[in-house]
Amino acid sequence: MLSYTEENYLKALLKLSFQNEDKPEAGTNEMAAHLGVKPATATDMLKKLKEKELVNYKKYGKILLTESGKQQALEILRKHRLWETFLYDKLDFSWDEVHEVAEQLEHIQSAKLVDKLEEFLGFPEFDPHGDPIPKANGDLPVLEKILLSEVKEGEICQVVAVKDTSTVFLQYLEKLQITIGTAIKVLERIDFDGSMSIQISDEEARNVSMKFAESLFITLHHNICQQK
Amino acid sequence: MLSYTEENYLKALLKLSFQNEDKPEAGTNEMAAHLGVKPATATDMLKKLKEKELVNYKKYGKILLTESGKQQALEILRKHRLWETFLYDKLDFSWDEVHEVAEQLEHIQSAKLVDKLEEFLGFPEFDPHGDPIPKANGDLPVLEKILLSEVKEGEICQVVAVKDTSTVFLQYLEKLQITIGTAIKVLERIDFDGSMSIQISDEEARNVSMKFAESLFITLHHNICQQK
DNA sequence: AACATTTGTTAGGTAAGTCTAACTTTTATA
DNA sequence: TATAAAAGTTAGACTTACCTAACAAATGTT
Ligand SMILES: [Mn+2]
Ligand SMILES: [Mn+2]
Ligand SMILES: [Mn+2]
Ligand SMILES: [Mn+2]
Repeated sequence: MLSYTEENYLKALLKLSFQNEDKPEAGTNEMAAHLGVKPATATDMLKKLKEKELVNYKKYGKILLTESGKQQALEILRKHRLWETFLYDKLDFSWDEVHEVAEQLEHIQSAKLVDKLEEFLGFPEFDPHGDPIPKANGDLPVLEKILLSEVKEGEICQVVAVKDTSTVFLQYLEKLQITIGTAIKVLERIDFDGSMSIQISDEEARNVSMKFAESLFITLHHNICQQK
Repeated sequence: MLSYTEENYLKALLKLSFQNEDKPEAGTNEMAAHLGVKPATATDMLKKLKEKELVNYKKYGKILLTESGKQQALEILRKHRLWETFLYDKLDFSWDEVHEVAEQLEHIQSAKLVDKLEEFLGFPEFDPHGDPIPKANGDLPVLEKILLSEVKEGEICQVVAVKDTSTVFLQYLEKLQITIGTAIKVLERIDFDGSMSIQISDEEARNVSMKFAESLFITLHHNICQQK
């Protein structure tokens, strides 16, 4: 049985491995930063996780999840995203409130609870942020998504996920009335600074920065599973 | 903010204070036994809780919750019983499975979560064991209940709660098909050993021991809030 | 190749929560 | 009331997860 803290390290490593798409590995400092601890602390924990054969790691080398570590990390991510869906769908939490509470709920130990919760929610495939919810066997539903910044002029797309999950960004989205499923039409791309003029739903045109366009995942196919 | 462990000590003290009805106080050994730790450990924690003014305690003396400690303990009990109700009502957990998971869920920190959960469950007053769920302000719903052993011959009563919450007892109840709300008629009381002959719902007569009759709370009025 | 910067490790220390073993105080009983 | 038993405390030690400060290895830059 893993401790609360060990679980957080595994989940951090899984998330970093998603980010560094090419090579699913991470460094000590990167891990530490992600978890809000000092590098020395991460080194200690990594040695412990290596002992338990949850990560592959040697001194001064890169860190990689073992198969066992990956499965456990996926299970935690599964719980996190199911709980986020519960809070959003059933308890009327808003988009930017669910994460903090799910960070706690993801550590509840009960296989039955997770499976019953999934059933109660109707076997959702994506969480309120549009991220895929791992299945009980570890499979990840996939959704073809690209960044808003990659969309050509004149095309219409639909928001499926956020790349940046910071509260400031989520609140900015709320202000813009952008949520999972919102339709966006790219009116004009400004080469000068990477910004673009977009139309949100049926509202008036609006300019967004390159940073913004690179923080939002969309799909060109209108086939996503609406969250609400 | 209290730690997971501190919360468990406060809740234990509240439970013991319910048990020792006359004087709502407890001893160090009693606390330790209830929490599954050694008395020395309890002494340490009690000193810490005293520092935080959550308990009244002095060396070799009895332990009592302060008003602040009691409020916090009630809040934890509230969460525990709401979660038990959620697991039972919404996720089809059985009577004897809910407690273990609620022990973990009761420590989730989010005022909004508790209140939304209560609303989602329809403001239940009693948990699946028939125990009252503290309101947000700390008030406890009351239900006039007596032990099955106190019921006179010929009277019909209705199960409202269990005094013994051990798994063996709960499973025995399940076998007898006794649940919250089950009607029981006392057919005969045997003075010799305190056992009694009872009729459960509309089934055939059955003998139960004094120990059994003293472990089950019932109400003579048929006005309880059915759990399911 | 030499040096500077970044990255990662080690050593030593702290706080929370637990333990055992030895001790003290209170309570019960002969 | 003297003594035995029960209840409670203290001292010292362990584990987990964290820190700072000093050090070592790897990497990047002239
Ligand atoms: Mn999240
Ligand atoms: Mn999410
Ligand atoms: Mn319970
Ligand atoms: Mn209960």
